[in-house]
Amino acid sequence: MQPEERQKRIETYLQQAEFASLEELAAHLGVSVSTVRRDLAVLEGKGNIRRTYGGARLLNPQSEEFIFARRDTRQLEEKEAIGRRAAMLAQPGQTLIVDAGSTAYHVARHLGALRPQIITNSLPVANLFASTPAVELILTGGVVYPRLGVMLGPVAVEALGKMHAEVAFMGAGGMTFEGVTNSHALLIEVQRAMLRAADRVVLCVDHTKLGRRSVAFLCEPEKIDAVVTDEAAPLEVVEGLRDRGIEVCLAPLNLRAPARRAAGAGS
Amino acid sequence: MQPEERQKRIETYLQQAEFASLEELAAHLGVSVSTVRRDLAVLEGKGNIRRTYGGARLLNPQSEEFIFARRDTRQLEEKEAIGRRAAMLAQPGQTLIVDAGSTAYHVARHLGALRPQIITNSLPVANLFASTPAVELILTGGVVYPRLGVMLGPVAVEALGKMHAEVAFMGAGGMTFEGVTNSHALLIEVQRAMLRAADRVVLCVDHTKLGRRSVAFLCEPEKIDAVVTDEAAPLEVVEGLRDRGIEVCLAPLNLRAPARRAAGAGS
DNA sequence: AAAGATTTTGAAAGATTTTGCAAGAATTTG
DNA sequence: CAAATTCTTGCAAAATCTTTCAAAATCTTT
Repeated sequence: MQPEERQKRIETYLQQAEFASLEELAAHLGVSVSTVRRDLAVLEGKGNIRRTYGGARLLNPQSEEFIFARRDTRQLEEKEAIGRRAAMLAQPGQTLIVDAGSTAYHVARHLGALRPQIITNSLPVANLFASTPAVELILTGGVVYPRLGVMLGPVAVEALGKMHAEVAFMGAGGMTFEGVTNSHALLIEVQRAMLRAADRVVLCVDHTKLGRRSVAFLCEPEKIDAVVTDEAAPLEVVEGLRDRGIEVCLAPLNLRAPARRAAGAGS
Repeated sequence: MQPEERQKRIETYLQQAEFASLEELAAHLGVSVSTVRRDLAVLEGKGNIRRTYGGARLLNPQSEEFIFARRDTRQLEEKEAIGRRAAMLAQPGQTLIVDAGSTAYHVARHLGALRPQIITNSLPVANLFASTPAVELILTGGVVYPRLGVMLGPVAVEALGKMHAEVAFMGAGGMTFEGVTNSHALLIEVQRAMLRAADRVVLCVDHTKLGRRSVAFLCEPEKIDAVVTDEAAPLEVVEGLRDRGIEVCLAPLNLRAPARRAAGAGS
């Protein structure tokens, strides 16, 4: 095998494994440890990889995407269903705000076909559309909160202050009859700006968030125009919200086999 | 079979395989290894293919996210070297602006160790640091230009107007003694905002940009504090810039030794 | 169409690079 | 501090590259 091909394969392997020992790589590639050592020296020189004692590590892990995109599989099916349902509330060609957070991300995944204009403070959502010319993508800017890829702070707030959208798809840490709450004050600031910028606010929360309260207060329930949640939502909450004039959509959960596939090892 | 047909077939084959050994190609085409070698030399000269030890590799892998990451493989080594050199002009912990574009991207790749605060309008740069808590990342926001992942427009300009940085690492489409130029008016607006926001401006351009002019005028050469380019830069340009008080850094190209060729081997 | 000139092809010899191994230096761990 | 592991360096063998040359193929000229 050729040196460059081998090096490429090492990179590919590391993108899956994050760490790898020398012997692991040598066995995977069918060459000696010395050769792997030399290849790693080259790759480190190019800056993609960091050698560690006994192995190597990926330096700019492209695969270690944002936390929720990979790791936060909690209520994944619910969020997927909610995303699909919520996207139906938007019309083709509209200007839409998409909040940061995993639930709103799943909404975004279903918006592409509408050829919308999308305003977001979420880096994962941005990456979703960055290569899609059919979607006009506008970012709020701001300080990026490391692992979540959320843009926060005054830059984001001021940018949203000058924008206007027809619908905002928002997430939250919790919702009760007393109000909508979230986990961080900086998030709240940006979300308030989103509320002001949008004609219509759609809150997307899975059923575990209903009846729960998070640390920081965002707004009264009346500020929300529609709530999209999943079928497992407690009935009294759903009816209570409807009594307050809030439209509630229950996303159907098709309870088929969970189809959780095991992580495939390298070939 | 005709030579050109053979070469075309080699390209086709490589587009499927990405890598191929000499013997693999020789067998596939039904010719000797020597002939394949010669064909690869021609194809490499045309710039579509890269010869490796034992075979050849496709130069434009289609797996990359943003366009510059694949299109600009031509001056890739230069840009890599420039990036490494330019990063030395920053001090640990400083606030740095990183422009969009491939050259500035390569600078960014070398900035992580400085634990800097990074301001950028480039989505690829943002992704580079989004998962790195050691780097404080600030995005300008703005309309995202589809394939390049650049944030543009008034949102970006206004955000930069309220920021301040110690060093700005900028790219450009061309630079002459008359001024720095770039390819698009919207880019220029944002770059002007960067110039205003930074104490010190470092222009990172490979040697093909020196002496070339692009469509839109950005600024006079005097606005630039330092130029980082590669060793292949024309001497008279380098000296002309230095005469104007601009610091010029030449990044060393550690290309493989040109393998002292006897006369007559030119292609 | 035939003879000569030019180009292309395939193969071999020498130079260069890469690979795997081993010994000594450096680092980590208990 | 000592043992174990890992890293670096130097070297010979193997593989690959470049150069060179003669035969085959193609083109040009008459």
